[in-house]
Amino acid sequence: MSSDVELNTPQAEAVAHVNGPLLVFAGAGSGKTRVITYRVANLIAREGIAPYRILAVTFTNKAAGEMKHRLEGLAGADVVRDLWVGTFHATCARLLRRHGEAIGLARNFLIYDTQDQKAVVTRALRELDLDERRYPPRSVLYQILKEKQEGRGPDEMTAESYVDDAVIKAFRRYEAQMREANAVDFEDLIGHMVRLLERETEGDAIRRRFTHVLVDEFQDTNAMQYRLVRALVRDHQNVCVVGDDDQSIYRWRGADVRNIRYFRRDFPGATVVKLEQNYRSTGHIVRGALGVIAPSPNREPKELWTENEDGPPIEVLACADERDEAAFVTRRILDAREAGSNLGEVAVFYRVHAQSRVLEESLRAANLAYQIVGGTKFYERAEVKDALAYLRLLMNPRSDVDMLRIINTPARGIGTTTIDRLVAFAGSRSESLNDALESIDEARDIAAAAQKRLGGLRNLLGDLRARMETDSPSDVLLETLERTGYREALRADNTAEADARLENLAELVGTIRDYETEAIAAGEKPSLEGFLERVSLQADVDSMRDEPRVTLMTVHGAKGLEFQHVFLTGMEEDMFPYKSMEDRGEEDMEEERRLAYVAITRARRHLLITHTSARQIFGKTRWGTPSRFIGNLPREGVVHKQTRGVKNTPQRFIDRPDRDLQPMPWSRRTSGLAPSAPSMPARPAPSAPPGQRYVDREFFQDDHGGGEGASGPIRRGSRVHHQRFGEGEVRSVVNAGEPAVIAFFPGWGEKKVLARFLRPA
DNA sequence: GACAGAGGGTTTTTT
DNA sequence: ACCCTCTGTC
Repeated sequence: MSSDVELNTPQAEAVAHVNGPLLVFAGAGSGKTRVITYRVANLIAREGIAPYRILAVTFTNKAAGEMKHRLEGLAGADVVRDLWVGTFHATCARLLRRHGEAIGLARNFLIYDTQDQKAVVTRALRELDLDERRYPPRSVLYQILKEKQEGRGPDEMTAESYVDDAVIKAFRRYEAQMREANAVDFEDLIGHMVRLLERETEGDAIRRRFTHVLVDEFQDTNAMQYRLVRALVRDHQNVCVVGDDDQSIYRWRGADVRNIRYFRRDFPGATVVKLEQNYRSTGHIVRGALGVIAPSPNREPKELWTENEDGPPIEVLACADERDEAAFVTRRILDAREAGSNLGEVAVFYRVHAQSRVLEESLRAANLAYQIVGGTKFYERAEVKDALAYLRLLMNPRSDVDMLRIINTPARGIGTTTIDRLVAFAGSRSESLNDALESIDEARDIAAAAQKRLGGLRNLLGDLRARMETDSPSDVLLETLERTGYREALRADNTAEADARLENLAELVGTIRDYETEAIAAGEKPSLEGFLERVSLQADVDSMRDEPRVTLMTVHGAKGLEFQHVFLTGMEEDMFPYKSMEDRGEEDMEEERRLAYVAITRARRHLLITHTSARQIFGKTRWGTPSRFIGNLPREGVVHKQTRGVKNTPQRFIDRPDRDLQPMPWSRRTSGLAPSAPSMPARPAPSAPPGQRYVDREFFQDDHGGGEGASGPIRRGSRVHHQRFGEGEVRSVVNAGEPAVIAFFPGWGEKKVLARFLRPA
């Protein structure tokens, strides 16, 4: 990064821009955060814009926190306090608490997380008597959320949406139950906000409040978020969006990269700035990344460059299997530590979590401190959810999901029969479970003993609710844990797991205390509402690390981070790009490519990419060939090697290793100018037709496995044999620049394959 | 109501 | 291979 006061020309242009739409393409490592913070500081200091009139929106709390932190250094803490910096969801929640009543949203609404949402769907499906096997709650919820992300309700389905009436019914019930519970999901936060903005009075009030709006990671916005931004800046168009279409990796959760690509169309006259100078990585890494992203179609034209030195070459390492891979990654980390590297500067990436275990075992065996990013989040743990369910129920008695969660937790003799009857009783009176509890003596279907136990719960909740008026939030939680017997039940359990749960609860109490301290410092009265809001919109608590550790994470988790040493593992076809059960389209493939680009651009200086010949995953062996993305790396600045464990290279090529590593035969003689593996096709020209890439892929896989040219005539109906797919039948003969066929292979389906990789069966 | 065993499903993650 | 969920038994 250049020194702290200097900005390069495009950076300076983005910073100095004040009014009208501004689109900033921020390449990886191009000093984006710096530009954003300088720009906000400039608006305040030079242009005299009041901080409370500036809204900066991010996607994660972490990004919002970082932005605030950086701004504090630039503009001072009192300025930052007045700025609106937050995630889409947090910002909407904040505004909806103030103005939501206009659209029928009570002030104390709860935000249901994915688990809660699933519980609502499950209940809806049961009430509709729908088979959970045919309609898995998970999948129904997914379909519902997809619709909501596009801004559609159950009565606004499009023709292309599902034909399934049952899902629509479930959707309708889901929405009704959310409304009855005074709860919203994450999509509602955005959707309600858009609806509010569409109302004259309230909408104008909010619009007038913010004169300058900034959106970070704009390529991650979904349809509704984009609509929200447009509605918000409708009158003044003072909107600055920052992002990188090459780093769009969240299509599968609704993000639409076209939002950034078409911004210019929707905001005519927008100023466009491209930040292309990379300050993070070595020349070899920047050019390696460029090689991988270049074949991506429809990119906004731009080219990352750097003045940094070339640095060491990128290494591509062929390994025998995942254990071999883990062993070499571990060895290299030990070497790096030996050479003085800080373990906090080392990261190991993989495509899917399932790859982490072997790496973890290897690191543990070598006594290397590591941390795994991902996995079960603090706020998703059962005991934390239970405790929070009590608190949420105290605050919003109508929240049935929370009532059902704690009604018999800890066990208090309220079994499924009683619960079913209570639910039916509440349903017959069209009221919430809590209301039903209030008049439980009138429930004729419920046995006297059960009524008594339910009455006990009602009284308990009443007592705790009264506490809420007088006690601090943390005291309410402690009181709840004691009075409900939750803590006692765990103490009695006396297992290591119960101990861990108790610790988590203690941690939760600590989190509330932190919140209380912060609230008081900010001049606010700590409240249960305030705390619960924070929790709902935060996925995890930041864990402070005392000791530097190696970081293990998925490539998705790595976005936005950078490391001196990056190990990118599992770069095989079907692992990365990942091959899922369902067939994936060209767009999914392009997202995989962008994901690979993201991975590479995380590295500052050292990048080691590994692939294996065989890998155990999900209980099966996958035979791997190097990822097509490896084939897209430039020849220069990349060296290919293999471990001694790799068997498929003839022995004569294996030279004396410097210890464990072999240079690949084709890169032995030369260093920098070594051609990449002969199995790797030259990078396809960006203009290559889509079909060409597909053929490349086949070429790639087969040649590596030592495929043979075909002999004899191949025509429709011919039986052919393919190295990878086995025996199949030719369905049609096509031209892909050279003879190719579409053939059906049992277990693989129809594949397009070059004829020279087939032999007659 | 606790627990064992079967069964199903497995990319990626935030809010 | 592994993990979560559901179901049936005691």
